[in-house]
Amino acid sequence: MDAPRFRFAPSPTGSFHIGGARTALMNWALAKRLGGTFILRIEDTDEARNRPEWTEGIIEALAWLGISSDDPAFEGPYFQSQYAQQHIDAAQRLFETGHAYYCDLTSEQIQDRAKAEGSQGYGGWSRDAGLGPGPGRVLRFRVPAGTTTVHDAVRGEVQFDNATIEDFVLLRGNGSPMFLLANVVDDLTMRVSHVIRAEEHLPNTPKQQMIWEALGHAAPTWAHVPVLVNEQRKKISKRRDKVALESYRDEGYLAPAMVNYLMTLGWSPRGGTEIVPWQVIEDEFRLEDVNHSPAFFDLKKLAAFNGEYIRALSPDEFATAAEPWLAQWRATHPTAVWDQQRFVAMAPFVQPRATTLAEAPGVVDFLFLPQPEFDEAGLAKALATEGAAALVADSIEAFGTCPWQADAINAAFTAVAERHGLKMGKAQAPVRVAVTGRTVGPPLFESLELLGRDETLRRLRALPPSVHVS
RNA sequence: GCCCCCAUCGUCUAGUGGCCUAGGACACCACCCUUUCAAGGUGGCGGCACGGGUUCGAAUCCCGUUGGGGGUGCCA
Repeated sequence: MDAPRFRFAPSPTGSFHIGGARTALMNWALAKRLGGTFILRIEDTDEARNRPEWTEGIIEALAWLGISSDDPAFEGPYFQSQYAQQHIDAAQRLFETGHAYYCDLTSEQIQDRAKAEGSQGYGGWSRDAGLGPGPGRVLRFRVPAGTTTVHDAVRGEVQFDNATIEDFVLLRGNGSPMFLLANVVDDLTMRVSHVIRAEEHLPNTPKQQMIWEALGHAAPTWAHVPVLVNEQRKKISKRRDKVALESYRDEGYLAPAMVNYLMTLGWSPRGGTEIVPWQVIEDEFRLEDVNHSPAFFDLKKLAAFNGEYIRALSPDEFATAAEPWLAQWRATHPTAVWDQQRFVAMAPFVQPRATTLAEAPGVVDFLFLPQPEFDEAGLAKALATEGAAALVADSIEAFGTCPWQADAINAAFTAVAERHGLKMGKAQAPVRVAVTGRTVGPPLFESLELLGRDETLRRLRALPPSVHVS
């Protein structure tokens, strides 16, 4: 048995579909585990050919998912358009062997005729006309009588009555090959052994299989995995849903989290947990274990996965992963003074509070800004509390002398709170707003330690005059 | 219209005739922890679409119904 050859054949559209990402991942997992090959074939159109960046985008997206073109298991990219002549040659062979015939009926004529017969679609009217090639004539496949059985690795045997399949077009009136034909011919010339794709392609599988057989080859192993759907249970589409993998990447979802989540849609690893490293997926993924029903792409669950992956990062890894968003934040906050060490020190407190990397800067911005960005409503509320001004004043005094270390600051402030007869939760509110600008955020005393005594005092002192304390 | 696929908690799934008074995860709720918010811990809510078979026994097999989805181009 030769090593299996899997093919992933996206058509470039300017963005990479998450559904495509999932099938790519499945192909990749199998290719890696079985020592086979992952073939990237770009189903390029005229438009795509003029936009090489679209193809680059696909390769980038795959690389982000961990499907690297540098990996020995990776082959391609190939471009369908380069094989046009072979598609035409194959069509010619099909014609010569009687598997296909020319038809000179126009779409309108076909419609009229079907209407007259009270039927639908093309009725094979030119089958025995004995026509040769000519301008305006299409080449149609002569669908044989009988049934076509598709052996699907996910669904088992699926039978199609050939009588329900009309003689479909192989070559257009202008001689150019149809996608269906091109696809089969490419799979054949690339010696593809497994075709794993979304379920929406199942209905045209018998057509492809018939072409394989007419060309003298046994069909590959088919596998149709369930589609991804939205809340309305409709196939997720570019029009209605957020399907671009890039948008998730840009929002700060980690690639391993995305990969892991995508793979749990329609499949699950053995053992108790579904959060598993890629290696486990590669070792355990089996087509036979894939579910048959559509899966809802649940953003909330994706977020939960992402949170887990973020928390699992070391502080340094987190800082590195978040860097693009931190850089962006710096660019939009020119007055900020960045301190990488301070950010890394803060990381353990921001990681449990961020579901995406994009949220990271917002949690710690006060550490780097010359002035915190105040949440006005929260500020007003915290300071409106009975005795807030006095508490802040006492805090300033206590913070001026206590050792500048989280525990000590905590102790000092606890004493102040007690003197005011306040619980920690209440007491810290004015200080938190004064220093961080918000009523919620990372642990206060650790934040103060990192901010520094001078800056903490400065912000506390700056507070009363700048606000109207009632 | 015709063809095809699908059907376990709200969602993603485990389950391949007895281990199922159906397990886990996300979400939700409660409690605990706690300097806020998170995170974490504990617990709770909640499901085999329906009807017939087959069988000693069915979430698991068969048939039907209903309900969803997909396909059906001289698109890719």
